[in-house]
Amino acid sequence: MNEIYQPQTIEPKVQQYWQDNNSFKCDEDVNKEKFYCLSMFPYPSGKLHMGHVRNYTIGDVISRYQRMQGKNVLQPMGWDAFGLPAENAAMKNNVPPAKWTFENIDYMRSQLQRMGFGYDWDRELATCHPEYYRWEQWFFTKLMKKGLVYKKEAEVNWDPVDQTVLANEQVIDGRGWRSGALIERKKIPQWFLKITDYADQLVDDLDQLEDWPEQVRTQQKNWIGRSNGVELSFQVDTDTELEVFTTRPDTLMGVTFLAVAAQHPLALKAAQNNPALAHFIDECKNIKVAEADMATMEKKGMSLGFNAIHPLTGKSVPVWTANFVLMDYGSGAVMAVPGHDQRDWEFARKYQLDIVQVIRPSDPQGNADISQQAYTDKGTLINSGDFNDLEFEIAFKAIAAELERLGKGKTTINYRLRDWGVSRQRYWGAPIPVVNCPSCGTVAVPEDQLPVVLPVDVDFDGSGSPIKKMRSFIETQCPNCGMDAERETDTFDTFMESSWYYARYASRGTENAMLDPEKANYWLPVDQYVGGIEHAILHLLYSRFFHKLMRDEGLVDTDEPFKRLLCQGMVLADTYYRENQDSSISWFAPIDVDIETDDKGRTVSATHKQDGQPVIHGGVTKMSKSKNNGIDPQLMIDKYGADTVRLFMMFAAPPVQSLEWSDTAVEGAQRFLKRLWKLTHDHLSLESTASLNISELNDPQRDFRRKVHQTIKKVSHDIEVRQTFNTAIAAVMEMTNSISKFKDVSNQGVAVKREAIEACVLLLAPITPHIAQQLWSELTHSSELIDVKWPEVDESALVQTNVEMVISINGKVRGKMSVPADADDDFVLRTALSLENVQKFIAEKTIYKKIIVPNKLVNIVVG
RNA sequence: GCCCGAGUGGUGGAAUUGGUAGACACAGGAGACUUAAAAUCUCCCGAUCGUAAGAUUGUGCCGGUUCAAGUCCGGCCUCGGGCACCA
Repeated sequence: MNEIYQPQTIEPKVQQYWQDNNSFKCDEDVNKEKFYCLSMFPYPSGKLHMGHVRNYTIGDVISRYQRMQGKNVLQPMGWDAFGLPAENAAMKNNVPPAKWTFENIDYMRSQLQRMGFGYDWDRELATCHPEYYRWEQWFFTKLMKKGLVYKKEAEVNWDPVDQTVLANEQVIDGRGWRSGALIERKKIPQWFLKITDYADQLVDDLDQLEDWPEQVRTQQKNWIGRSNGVELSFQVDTDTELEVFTTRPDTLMGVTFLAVAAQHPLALKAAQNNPALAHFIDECKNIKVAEADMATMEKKGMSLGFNAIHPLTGKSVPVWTANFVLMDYGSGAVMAVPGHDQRDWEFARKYQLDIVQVIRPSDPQGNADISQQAYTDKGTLINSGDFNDLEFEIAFKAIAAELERLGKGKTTINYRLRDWGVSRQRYWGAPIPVVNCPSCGTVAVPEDQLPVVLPVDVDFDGSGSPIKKMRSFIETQCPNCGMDAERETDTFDTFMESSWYYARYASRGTENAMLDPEKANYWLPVDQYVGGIEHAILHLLYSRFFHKLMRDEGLVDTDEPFKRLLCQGMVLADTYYRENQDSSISWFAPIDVDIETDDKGRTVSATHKQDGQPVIHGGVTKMSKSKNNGIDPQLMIDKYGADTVRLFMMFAAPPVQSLEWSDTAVEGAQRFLKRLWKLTHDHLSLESTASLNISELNDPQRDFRRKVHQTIKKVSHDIEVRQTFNTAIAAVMEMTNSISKFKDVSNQGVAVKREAIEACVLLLAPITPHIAQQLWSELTHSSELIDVKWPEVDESALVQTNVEMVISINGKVRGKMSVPADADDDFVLRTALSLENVQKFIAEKTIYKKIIVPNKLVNIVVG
């Protein structure tokens, strides 16, 4: 055995072995328990970033651990290959998106292999391949037939100069990123999937997802936002009614005005002979279609100049238009109760509209002064005629019943969730498989004409999607009547591809169908899904929706796609910058910065390596291009090897928390691996062959062995149950520290030490598989570690005859003692009270209470 | 603005069910080895007081519950993620 740990020699050798032996290829095997471990597939942006490395290390650790538990493990990998960055790269570097994407995939695949991730590469897929997206197109046409797809007008960010639709991220301070023109909201026809038809299931089935983080379930629930309320109408004139929805019908008597969206037909009609109103409506167009922008803008409105009739009182209430009312939500109109809604209150104050109190606190001591702010709590009705003195629940029902009796409203369930708009006016995506025929209207492309292939040989000039001008793509015949017709040139939202890829992986080699249900149902659901918390809502909700759609199509037989979910935190790094003379900021890569520290290790100054001039430390933030603080994983692999990078990533923080990159901590991880290597080397040089005989062990040997089995127990629990890989590694480090200190070279001493070292290697195998493989073959002369059984806890080794207990007085620790594990309370108390330091604190005081927590602690309360 | 999280030594973090705050590391300090450096090994390492034993204090801030609170409850502050066309 080589005395020096050389990752750059070991790792490629071990990886080559895995590749030559197809070690991670797997097949359906009904005789074995399956485990499907999936990490969110990457967008092929060019090269791996640290977020990928963290994500995939977590997935690989779980996969390898489960394999050592004897399970049939599937761990696939692929590429979320459609998306905006490919188009941006095309414009910037004048390279076709397809070429750019495939080159990136090739490079990133080699990086993943160099990290030693155990993927079944036979199942690799890229979503930009027609063989993949044809099934998405096929599925879409199925959904069309089922009536789950519809077309309607929806607003987009429109760049009037470039004459193109912009993504939210392409709008900066209200202007197009390339043209600098003020963007406008514009309505265009778009395709929608009826996710709201599944809203109830998507909420209710969250209860099945016990192994999902609570916060993700809560976020999804809030996102769907199911609420009970009342839909009611206000008469505007003889043939016009204004529909609104409210969750607070109890406040109906407090309505002092109505507000409609700027794009609402009533507002547009009123604007026809009101230039000021027309101008206001026009102004409302100049805002991004992002909810955050809508919510933080200044709330403005204008009277439409007419009134509506309150359905119960018959009184007139003015109708306004307001920029915060969204046309896409519900009916595009709201009833305003300024007394009991803060936004309405502020609006009423601003425009001198009436504020009426109709709710008082149910507790007579309570205070509700609506002169300073709205009173938004539920309470008891006042100023509400027949409904006075009713509590919320009763008032809700009574008012709803009265509205129903009058034919003016009904109780209903409303959702915050909106239908999923899947049209994108972009090139690099899957074409929407629809033909527009002058006589038949929109017609789905029939199965035998799929896929509608996206032309890859395109002229990309940046002014919108090239296929929108490509006659050869657009011109076609109607599948229905054979007349000349035009293809849809919009493509799918890329969330469509990522909503079912997990199922496609599980159906290897299926060429004539979306899925082979027999194969897919063997593997599904995914047992462990790992990915970034930024996907907590959209991707995970759409995937859950798609799974239910596939279930209802008979393709899968489960309700949910992902049994257990782990959301990993972000990877952060230091940032360094300088302010330029024109007050712009230049960011410097951490790798180009030298740090100086004081004698306590605090950073006192940082200078740029090239020019030696100072730079300012800008704190620790998410690794990003804009702050230039990304650390290239490739450099780290080249310098330290994959095992060190993997170990550092898993040790520096628990997976769900953010992780700060630290060069010195990476070196620390490498130091540990070197120590482990040396420990094994030194042990093997003893050349003792004695086998372990547990009954012959002396006390120190038993104590040492207890530590070993405590560690096996803890590491197993930490990896499998808690998924806190950092504490698992800490436990192994503790054990190696114990091994180093254990100098017993007797036969049984060496034997018990050997058991410990082998346990160390096995416990680390999922995290640092290359060094573990090498050490294992040195220790046991057998080659394949990946299928070796995970070590088992010898419960008899854990038995302890004496335990240490803490004695505290009034909650403060005053002493420690060792007592027999089975000692009774009386003995424990007598021993505790006999301690000198304890005596000191209870002298001349009365003992009020004695609390004993078995085998842990004694608390004595004195006064 | 709305929804969801997180705040613990110089730093990353540990404390798993309310029961010893700071495991395991990083950085730093002292020493050993070395011509020297690197590497490696040993010891120290929250703050204040004390030679020490030990005492006091300490988990973002204010208050509460409890024999006992980093952990539970109420109210704040700060930072981060998401907000439907980034993926």
